[in-house]
Amino acid sequence: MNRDFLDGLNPVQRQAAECTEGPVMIIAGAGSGKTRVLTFRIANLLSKGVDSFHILALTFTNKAAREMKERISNLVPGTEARNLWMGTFHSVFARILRAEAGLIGYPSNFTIYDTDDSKSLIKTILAELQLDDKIYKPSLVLSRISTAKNNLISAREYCSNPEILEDDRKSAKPKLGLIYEAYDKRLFKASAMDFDDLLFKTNVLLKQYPEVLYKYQQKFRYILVDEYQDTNFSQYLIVKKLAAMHQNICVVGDDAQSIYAFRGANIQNILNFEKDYPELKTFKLEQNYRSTKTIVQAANSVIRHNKEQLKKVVWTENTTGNLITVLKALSDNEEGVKVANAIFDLRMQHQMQNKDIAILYRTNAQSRAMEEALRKRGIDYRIYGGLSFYKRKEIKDLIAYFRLVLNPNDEEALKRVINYPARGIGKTTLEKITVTADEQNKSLWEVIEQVGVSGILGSAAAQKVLDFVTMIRSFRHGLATSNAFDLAMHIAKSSGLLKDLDADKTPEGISRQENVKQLLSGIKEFVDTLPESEDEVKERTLDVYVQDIALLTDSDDKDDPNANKVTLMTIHAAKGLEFKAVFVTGLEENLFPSQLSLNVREELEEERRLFYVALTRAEEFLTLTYATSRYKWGQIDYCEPSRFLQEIDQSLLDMPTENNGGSGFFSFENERSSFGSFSPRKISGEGFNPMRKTPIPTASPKPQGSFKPLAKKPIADSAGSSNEFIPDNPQKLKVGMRVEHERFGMGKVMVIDTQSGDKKAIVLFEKAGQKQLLLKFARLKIFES
DNA sequence: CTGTCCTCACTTTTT
DNA sequence: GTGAGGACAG
Repeated sequence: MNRDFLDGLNPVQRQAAECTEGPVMIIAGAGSGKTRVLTFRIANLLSKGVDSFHILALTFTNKAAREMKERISNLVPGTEARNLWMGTFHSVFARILRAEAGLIGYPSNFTIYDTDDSKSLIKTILAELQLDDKIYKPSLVLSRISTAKNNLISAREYCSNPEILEDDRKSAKPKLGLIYEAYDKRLFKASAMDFDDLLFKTNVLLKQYPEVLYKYQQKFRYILVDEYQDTNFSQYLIVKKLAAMHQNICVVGDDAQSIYAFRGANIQNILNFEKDYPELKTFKLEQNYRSTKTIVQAANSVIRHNKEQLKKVVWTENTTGNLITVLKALSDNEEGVKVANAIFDLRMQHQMQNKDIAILYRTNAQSRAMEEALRKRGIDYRIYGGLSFYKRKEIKDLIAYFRLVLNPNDEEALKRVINYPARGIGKTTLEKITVTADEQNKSLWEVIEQVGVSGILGSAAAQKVLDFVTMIRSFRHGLATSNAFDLAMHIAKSSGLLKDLDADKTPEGISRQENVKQLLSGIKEFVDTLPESEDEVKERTLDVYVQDIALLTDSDDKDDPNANKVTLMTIHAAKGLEFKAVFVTGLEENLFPSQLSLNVREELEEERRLFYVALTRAEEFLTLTYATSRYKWGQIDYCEPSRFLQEIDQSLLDMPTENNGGSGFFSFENERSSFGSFSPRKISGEGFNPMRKTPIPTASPKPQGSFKPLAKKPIADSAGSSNEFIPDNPQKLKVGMRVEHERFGMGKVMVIDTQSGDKKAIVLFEKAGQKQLLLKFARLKIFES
């Protein structure tokens, strides 16, 4: 078959694409054509005659998988690229688990709980165990359980591990193990799995059933993993096991772009790869094809501040391009206005279109001010993330009906709809049902099915419950007789959900109706589309539609790719994407880097990698913005520019010239957090180190006690700021001196503290009162001794 | 049992 | 500023 398409690669890329046998690791710098190599590699396999059923490719999003499939079938027409096993870890292994579910005691139509379902279940359990949800915050409990699962620690192992128990006792949460156990039991009883279970149970399956492992080892003769730096231990082990037979394993990653450690991703997986496969061939893709020299250099100058990284030099032959613009605003709203204006200019002066432009931010909450400014300017935009479509209440309600119909044991779905729309089944009734279920070790559904004979409810309440049971059963009947759309529509109508929404004529109510209509027409579309691949020749029934809906995210919506709109998203969501012009907004201390990351070097380094990812999304124009004040929780919060701004090679920046009040850029003050903020993290966060349990040797660096001093570059005085404001050497500062601070004005040094590495002073200012300052940031000017 | 009003916690990032 | 959940009256 024709393999001329490989000519489109540079020599290293081509080697990486052609070296198809044996273990391969591709370290790919930002913009170095990583996806291209993966695509060509798979296309190459197909053109060599490898059957598409034998290839497994794990991507980070479903969207990435879809796009890659498309490109592959363009490169090698005629081959069944559609039959490739390609998707996220979660969706691929959900599929395998459904096929093998019986072996681990699950029905194949098990429900996948999303984060909301999991939290709600945890709340229920807390109430039953009479534990305080202020101490055992559901989100914290869930993340603890999630960490355990991602490190393959079962509830039983959790409860019998003395170190973990000791950690939990120390952090005054001794019941965590108990909650974990109850949670897992309830999931099982509901025939449900949470996100982490999809990986955990896959591991269980492959471990307990060697013949199943063998089957999939034989099937997947070629395995490829994208974004390998963001895999966790559980994922690592699945891949390792599956690849053990043929050893045709290719992982692609960039340690500099690892941004998911917070959910268990482990850079060690890259480093360990060499140990696992001594035969490994490594390819480094270092030439960047995406961005201008300026942008590449800026990104390099930032990432250099990280201690932990693989050696890699990203370079480019692209033009130098424009300087990176830095915009300062006085408020978050003004930041939005400035960005909107700049977008307007880009379109006017550089013939940019909306779709060439992205606005990136650290937290979803920041989108609000941006949206408002764009709307006022009449600039079309599309927001990704935030409140995902599938997370809206009305959507979840309808889907809960679907879920319950497919899997009546689904406890969260049942609780959600048993009294919505209101049908007189209230708290007390539900309480009785729950208690009975617990006593008899049954699911809620099993209890309500027998409510007529068990006599646990009064006759009026029992009748209402039985009516509900009858209704769900009749829906269930439709599963075999109707297609997905007809049944969905029938459910929406007969349940009374549509009527209930229809009664609400407020603008919000109307928008809810429209969302539900949109969901229904999505199902219609699903019914009308032909099956995409041979092993997908299943019926277009509702169960097929609903099964993996929890795994869908906003960016998986395949809506109007041609729409000419500015993209708004978090930096996390922007991973893997590129735009001609990028705005990175909210570059302020405590926001980016996040306040929560400041105390631990590893976490700060992750923030820095995130910044690196943000910068490298840009092809031609890059603009960095920050505001000096911002609304947080409805209150104004004053902010300092992010340290990341200082870390960029200053000669690459086009600094603000007006409105800048001298070099306010580098003044720094530690108003609210006082000295404590630079001390090492509290014990509670550090103790639980699940990696101890794992067979993988890890260097597991502890959070460091002393903080790495920030790079101190003299200011590139491009802003023409006042010459008088040269920082005095902090060493000269003594108690009693009169000093001037850029923002606080004149003051007197009261105390100097040299104890904790970072030299600090307490200064009593005439106007601003007493402040604690870190001298290396404060730039105090000495007036008289 | 239902609906409304009030309080409070909330912001990292996502499959 | 907002959304979820609790308290209370009908």
